[in-house]
Amino acid sequence: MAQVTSAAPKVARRRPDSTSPAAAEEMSLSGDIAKRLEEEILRGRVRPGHRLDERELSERYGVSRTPVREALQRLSASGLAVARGRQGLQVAQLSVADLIDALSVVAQLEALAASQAARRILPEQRSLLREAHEACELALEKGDADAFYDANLAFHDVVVAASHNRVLQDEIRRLSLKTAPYRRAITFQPGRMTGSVPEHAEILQAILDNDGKRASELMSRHITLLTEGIADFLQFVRASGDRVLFAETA
Amino acid sequence: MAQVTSAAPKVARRRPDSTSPAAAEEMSLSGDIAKRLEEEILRGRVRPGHRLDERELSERYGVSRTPVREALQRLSASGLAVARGRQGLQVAQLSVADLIDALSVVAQLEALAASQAARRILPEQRSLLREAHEACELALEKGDADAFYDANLAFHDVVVAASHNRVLQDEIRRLSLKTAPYRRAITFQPGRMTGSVPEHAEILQAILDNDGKRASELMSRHITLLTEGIADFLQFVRASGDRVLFAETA
DNA sequence: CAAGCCCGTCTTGCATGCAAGCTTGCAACT
DNA sequence: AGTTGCAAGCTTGCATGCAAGACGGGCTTG
Repeated sequence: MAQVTSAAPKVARRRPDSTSPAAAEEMSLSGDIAKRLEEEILRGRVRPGHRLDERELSERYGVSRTPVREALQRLSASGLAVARGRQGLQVAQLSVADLIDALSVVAQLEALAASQAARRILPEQRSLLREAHEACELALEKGDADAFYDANLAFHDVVVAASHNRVLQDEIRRLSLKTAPYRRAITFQPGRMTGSVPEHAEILQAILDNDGKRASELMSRHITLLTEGIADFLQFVRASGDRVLFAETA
Repeated sequence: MAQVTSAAPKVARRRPDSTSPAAAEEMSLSGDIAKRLEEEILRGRVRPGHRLDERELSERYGVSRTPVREALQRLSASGLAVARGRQGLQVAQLSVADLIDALSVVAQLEALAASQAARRILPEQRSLLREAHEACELALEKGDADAFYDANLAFHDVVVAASHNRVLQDEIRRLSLKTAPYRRAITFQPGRMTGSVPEHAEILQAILDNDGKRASELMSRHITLLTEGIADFLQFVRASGDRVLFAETA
């Protein structure tokens, strides 16, 4: 009889905890949570195969299960999480074949981005691109793999932004999230950082020269080399599990 | 006071209506509804700008608002629908610039699909591809634009399927849904059907010959021509609204 | 007569309750 | 001892209730 008369909906509206830095710009809890989950995946805090528990997340973020469920639906629609029958969702786990396929798609899309960026880049973005490249160089000199990972992301982000193609931007973002955990592992491979910087330099030059065709080819090759790096990377993980990478739960 | 004692959850679980042909394979209502909505968008039954009302949909499908909401979240995550502040969602409306951008992405992705299909196609898919092409020819002869639209979709679907690249398949599906309403309009333009068939024939041949590079170039050009068709199409809609196509609600 | 304000209504967003299904651990049986 | 049945719990999936914005209409006022 309780909820009919009073229903006592807890309290006005308790913000999750407001101590977190990323808050204060979202208006819907579900969107907020979706963003946070994406961020955690991108940053490698949750790994592929990780089980996403509704109640745990709702408690962690201090909201009810409904917005959490809606956020999970969004991740699922983006392909970032996969439903496992009636038994909840888990962060998408790519097989080796899927990963290679995904990277071929990323290569193709980033090639288009580079091509369009070469034609559409704005003056201020030229500066940003140079700066991002220099940050990569700096991280390489220092041998700081974490910094390089971030600087590398920034470089690619600027290229994509300079394409001024929102649709392309969305697609690349989605795929980048899916492949981020694996790309991260590859970035940390010995030779990759050293190899990337001169490739970036060429791409940078081609874009600054407004040479779309060349930028496209270089970028495609750049990502393809990344793919080849996987072959090397696989030598490491071959021991553990054959079909699936990062099988932490299984 | 009623729901405390009985709570009367309607009935056991009433399937939406079970008369529909596509039912009987989904296990979650939200996923089911998401598929139906996608289908309606693809088929052109709901047009860009259409307001998606939770209650209306829940009544139409005979379920509560929760699964409907979850389905809408998925569409929103896919970019098929956009949230309009606190005022619900509407089917994504592409500006002219966005549409052109989206088609350039589709072109790039379908080119990759054609390339990989040329290398990976299976024997039975060769037959399917031929059949799909013949269906296009038949529809052209009959001058049946609706049939051609479907046959054309089928042809491209087979190419994508033959790429055996699930990631690519997902991405193309998503983008195809977004651009479907506009592609549909273009397909119905006078010359497009006639022009498409010989292009398909060349693509078909290149794939059957396992010539990935040529298939890729042909497919890219094929879609690009579609894009150019937009310029013509725009002559028609220029009168109504400038930035947005199909602005039915505004 | 026009413009602005206020209030009613409608719709979304979130919380919570309830039912069904998967999982798991125990126990009984072969 | 191994296997199979079963039951309890835990988790998801859906329904519903309630509160907070957003829109619209009508009224008032300059």
